[in-house]
This record gives sequence, structure tokens and C-alpha cells, in this order.
Amino acid sequence: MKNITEKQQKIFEFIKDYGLRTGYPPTIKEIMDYFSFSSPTAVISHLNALEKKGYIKREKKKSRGITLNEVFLNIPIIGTIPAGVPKIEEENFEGFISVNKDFLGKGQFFSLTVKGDSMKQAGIFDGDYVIVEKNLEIKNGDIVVCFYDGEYTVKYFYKKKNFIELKPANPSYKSIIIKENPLIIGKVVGLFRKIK
Amino acid sequence: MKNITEKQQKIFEFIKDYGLRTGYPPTIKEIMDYFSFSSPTAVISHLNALEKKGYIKREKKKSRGITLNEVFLNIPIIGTIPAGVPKIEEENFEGFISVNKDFLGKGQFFSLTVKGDSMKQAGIFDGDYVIVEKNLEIKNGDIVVCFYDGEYTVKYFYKKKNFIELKPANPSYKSIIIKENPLIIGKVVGLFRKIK
DNA sequence: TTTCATACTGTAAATAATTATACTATAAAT
DNA sequence: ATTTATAGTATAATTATTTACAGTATGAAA
Repeated sequence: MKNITEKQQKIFEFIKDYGLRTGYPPTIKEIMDYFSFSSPTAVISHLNALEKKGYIKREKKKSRGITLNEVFLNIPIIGTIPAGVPKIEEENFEGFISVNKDFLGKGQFFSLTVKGDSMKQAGIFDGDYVIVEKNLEIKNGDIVVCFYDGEYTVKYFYKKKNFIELKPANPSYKSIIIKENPLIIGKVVGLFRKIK
Repeated sequence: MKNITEKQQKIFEFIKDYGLRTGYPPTIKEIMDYFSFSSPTAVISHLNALEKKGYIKREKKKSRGITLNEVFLNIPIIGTIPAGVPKIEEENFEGFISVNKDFLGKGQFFSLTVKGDSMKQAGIFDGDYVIVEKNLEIKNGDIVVCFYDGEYTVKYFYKKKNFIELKPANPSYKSIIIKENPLIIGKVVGLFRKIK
């Protein structure tokens, strides 16, 4: 995103804080009052600049019609997916984990509950929520979510000459060897855990 | 929170979805149009019911002045705290992790970066963000953040007869034994990790 | 030297949005 | 039997909020 001036930065911060505090963005007049401008036009020109530079979006003629382009990325928690159902629908939806956009970057994310301890040594425990990014290039050594034999599984991915190895981090489990193209749902890019 | 009727639930959901989509709550008229009411008073009575039951807050006379009482809990990421500074100020603030309130419950939370691998066997890795809850009762076996010897440390907590043991999960490290009252910052109740 | 972005003042008009008042009707609870 | 909560219609008044227009001034870039 383009550089913004100091004043624009301050106005952006004000909108952000106001939203965090109240749950909705400020009006033009509220911004005007906060910065002691004597005309709403002063605010409008700053908002136009911020919109032009990609920091906010504005709905014309709507009150408080300011959307911050930054802030949160909402990751839906799909929870457990029934075995045998290769499609991820937003039906088993359990809520959201939400992180600052600059935390994970742009992309399509969702979150799943991990079952079992086959990835324990990679720090992925039973009951953890893995954050999965779709449509990412998978490289050897990446942790992936794969649909195999009617179930979802989280494993290390290794592409060998004649097969693909889905390797658990836990040495007590065996690797899965696949010769056909496996159904990779996405790459594990994050983790969320609740600790009792 | 008190039970709400089906209609109230639907209106609450609409406000929630609208907010997720746009970044700001709907106006009374927008709700009215969506539900094909022919009077704003119909909406107002539902909003009054929702407010009375504790689901929303409303700022009178403000446009879009609806705040959802549910939804997100913003956990500030304090990142690294300089060693030797026992007070956690929101100055090293790096952003937010935000989760649904029903995920972690009520309380005061913040998030810190973990340094080192002394808790590796507990699934807490170098670079992880631990979510810390303040003012919780600490029991033996809990993972805590403690200020000791000018630094912050994440360890298992064990209160023995004459001393307190701060035990690492990694057997390569030694326990810290404290005889005076240690400065417990809070209990580790969650974890967030970015995986490259 | 002309253009462009920034950074405003000041006022009026237009429209968006909330509230207020006066009603009707139904089902559940005391 | 009466109160209370729910679930509405319909209209008008009021206030909140945005936009539009006409300006001024400054510094940087082409």
C-alpha cells in the first residue's frame, strides 16, 4: 500500500480505535470534532486520500460508511469434518478465529480440529485447531491437510519419484504411501490451541 | 444470557453478518427492508428486546449505533517484553489476535512471543504466541508466565511445601526453584502459531 | 511555471436515519 | 382476569449525517 501522510495516519488510527471501542466506524462530523476541524470537507478530503491509497473503502451517502481495508481476517472454524465427505462446506461452522491481516497475509483460510497425536512431535496436538490455507503451492516438508481413505489427515508432505509420502511426525505411526494424485485440501500455516 | 425468540435470533444474526460483511452495523431501515417490515418501529421493538436481554448495546440517536455484545475478544499481542521490565505496558503492542468470546470466555488476556525451546515437549515452540489470562487461580501443573531474574519465562507451575518449582517441559533444562513469592503474570490458556 | 496533492475554512442543501405517537393483535404468565 | 412480552402497521417530526459548492494557501514534482 502507498505511503500516507502523518495526518492521514492519525485519522486512520482514530477510525481504527473508534471501531474497536464501539463496534462501528465514526461519522465525518465525529472525526471533524476530534481533530477540531471547522469543516467536514477537511475530513472528506482526508478520507478520499485514504480511499485512493487503499486504506479504507467508503460507501457513498451511507452514514458511517467507512470500512477499514486492514484489520481482521476472519478464519471460519469448520471443526470436525465427517469422514467420507470430501467437500468442506460451511455447515459444520463453529465460529471464527480472527487475526490481523498482516499476520497471515492474503489468502483463503479455514480451521479444522486435529484428531489424534500423529503430529505430536511437530507440536500439533490432539484437539488443536490447525489453520489451513487453500490454493498454495505445496513443497516437500510442508504440513498439509489431505483427504485420504475417507478421512482428513494432517501430515508432512513428501513427493518422491514414483509416489507421494504422507509422513506423520510421530515415529509410532507409519507413513501413508500414495501412488495416485492425492486430494490435498491445503497447507497448514497456523495453529490455535486452547489450554485448560 | 437470556433466551431470545426466533425472530430476535434472526435479527441478531443479520446484524452480525452485516457487520462481518461491511465493517459496520446496519441501520434500522436496512433491517426493516431486509425483513420486509413496513415500519421501523417493528425493528426498534426487536432491538429493545435484544438490548434488554444483553445481546446488543445501543447508542441512542446515533446512526448505526448498535454494538454486538458477543462476537470478538481482541487479545493484544505484546510481543517481546524487554528483560528487566516487570510491568506489561501496551507499548510493545504488535497487533491483535481476535477470537470469538465463547472460545476463551471472559477475562483479561494478552499474548506474548515465546523464546527458546524449554517448553517444546508441551507443544510450545520457539516463536509461538502464548495467550495469557491474568488474575486466574494457579493450580499445580498449570503453565504460567512468570517474571524471574529480570526475564519473562513460560514454565509449568508446582507449589511444594517450602518452595515453588518452575519446571520446563524439556528435560534438557533445569527447574527453577523459588523460595520467595514469585511474580506470576498469568496462566497460559492458549497458543497461536504461524507455520512457514 | 504550471500542475497536482495536501490541508484546510465556511455555508447551505439534501438525504439518511432515528424517534415519537397512536394504534391493533396474539399468546403466555400471574 | 389482568398484566406483560411479542410482533407488528402507519405516519410525522426531528435530528444526524453526508454532500456540494466556492474559496484560500502551501510545498513538491514535472
